[in-house]
Amino acid sequence: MEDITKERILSAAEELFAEKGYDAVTIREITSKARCNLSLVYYYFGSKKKLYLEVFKEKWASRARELHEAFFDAIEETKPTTLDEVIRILTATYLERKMNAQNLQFHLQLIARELQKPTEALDFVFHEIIKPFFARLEDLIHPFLNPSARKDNIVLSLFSVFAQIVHIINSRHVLPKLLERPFDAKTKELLIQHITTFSMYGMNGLIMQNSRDSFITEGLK
Amino acid sequence: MEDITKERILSAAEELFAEKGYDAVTIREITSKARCNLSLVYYYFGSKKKLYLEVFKEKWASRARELHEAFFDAIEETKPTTLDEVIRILTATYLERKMNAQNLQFHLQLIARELQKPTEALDFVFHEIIKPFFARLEDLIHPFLNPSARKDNIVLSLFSVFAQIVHIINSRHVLPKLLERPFDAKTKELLIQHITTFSMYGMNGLIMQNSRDSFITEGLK
DNA sequence: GTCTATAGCAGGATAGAC
DNA sequence: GTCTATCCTGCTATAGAC
Repeated sequence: MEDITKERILSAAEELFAEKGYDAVTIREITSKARCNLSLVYYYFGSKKKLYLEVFKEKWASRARELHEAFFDAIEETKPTTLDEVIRILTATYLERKMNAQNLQFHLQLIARELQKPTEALDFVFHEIIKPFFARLEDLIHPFLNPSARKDNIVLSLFSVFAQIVHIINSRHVLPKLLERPFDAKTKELLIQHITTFSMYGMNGLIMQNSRDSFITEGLK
Repeated sequence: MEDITKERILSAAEELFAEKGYDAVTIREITSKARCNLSLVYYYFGSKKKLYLEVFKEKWASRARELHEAFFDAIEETKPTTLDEVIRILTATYLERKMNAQNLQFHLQLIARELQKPTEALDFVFHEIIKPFFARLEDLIHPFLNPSARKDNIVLSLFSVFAQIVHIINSRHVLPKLLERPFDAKTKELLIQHITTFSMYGMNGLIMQNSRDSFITEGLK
């Protein structure tokens, strides 16, 4: 073995940190899952904290870039003409899986935990990934909006979309009980459909409201 | 001291578990914050796990009932005639503070963590509190809706509202950076206003839509 | 009910052989 | 690069005095 081991440690760590959180995971657990010796974490990364950070720099960041690529590619390809389509593509990027479904889940779980109780990792991720992505998203969306839309409206609407996406992942154990149906593919399809429709109307309504003479009437009426 | 100590332990535990999660908190930390001896946790609760459970049974459940009371009282008082008003009251119950703002924050943080990685506590909380509350909410909302609204639409719309509420609390450290303004009272007002408006249009649109084409999977055009 | 003292052990980290 | 062996801190938990 050489550097494959390092990769195996990172993958095991990502999964365990995502599922249980930093403190609930032991290095013994990680190396056992990665089928290697405990001390290799220290050889490759120096400490548990540094391994955790590296999960974000190596795994999380690159997955995020993949997702953003996929999103902007889909935009390029479909050349949406209404806000509705943009929101649909955004939601689908995060909930339909071109990417492996489980990896996408870990990805969202990890960031959810960082938001809840930020560490150095969030600092890195926010400046390197999230902030630039939001800037691009704002630029993308702006032309679709009536000029009266304020930056606040855009950012908060995006916030609402991501809130729903993250909450689906976070509450995936309870959701089936609330909906009284299993969390299968069909249910997931329903959830995607719901977020898209709900957010589209929400965003359109919001922006129409703070402008009387809207020309974005496509979504409603 | 007598039973006041027990209460102090519960309060300290609630705050720390909410902020850091079960594994990151030590009993030493809890008892130090509660200004009492470490062994009293074992005297009163038996173990760390049992203390955690008791936080939900004693603190979380009663706070939830308070909130639900406050919500249904406000409904009684204002006698809303449109869906918009109901949603506004729901959002305001969870984000404006009649209740101490910090306690409300702990309340939401605690349940967010339980959703993420459920324990025995969620089982209790779901059956005793959440499920009955959702049932009452559905009954309340149903008359305001167009008869074509399905149970799924209602549950998912409520889900979207709570998603946004919880996400505001969870990402409160990052939100100011995204909005480029401090997380002060004025910003909080803006957030409440946003969730209310966004959700109101989202929910109305959603229900109008499926009254139009009678099944949701058909999508939009 | 509250305290002291301590058992018992898990988990992060390091030294050093191969 | 990978492994064994071990250190040591800090944790949950208990026994027992007051």
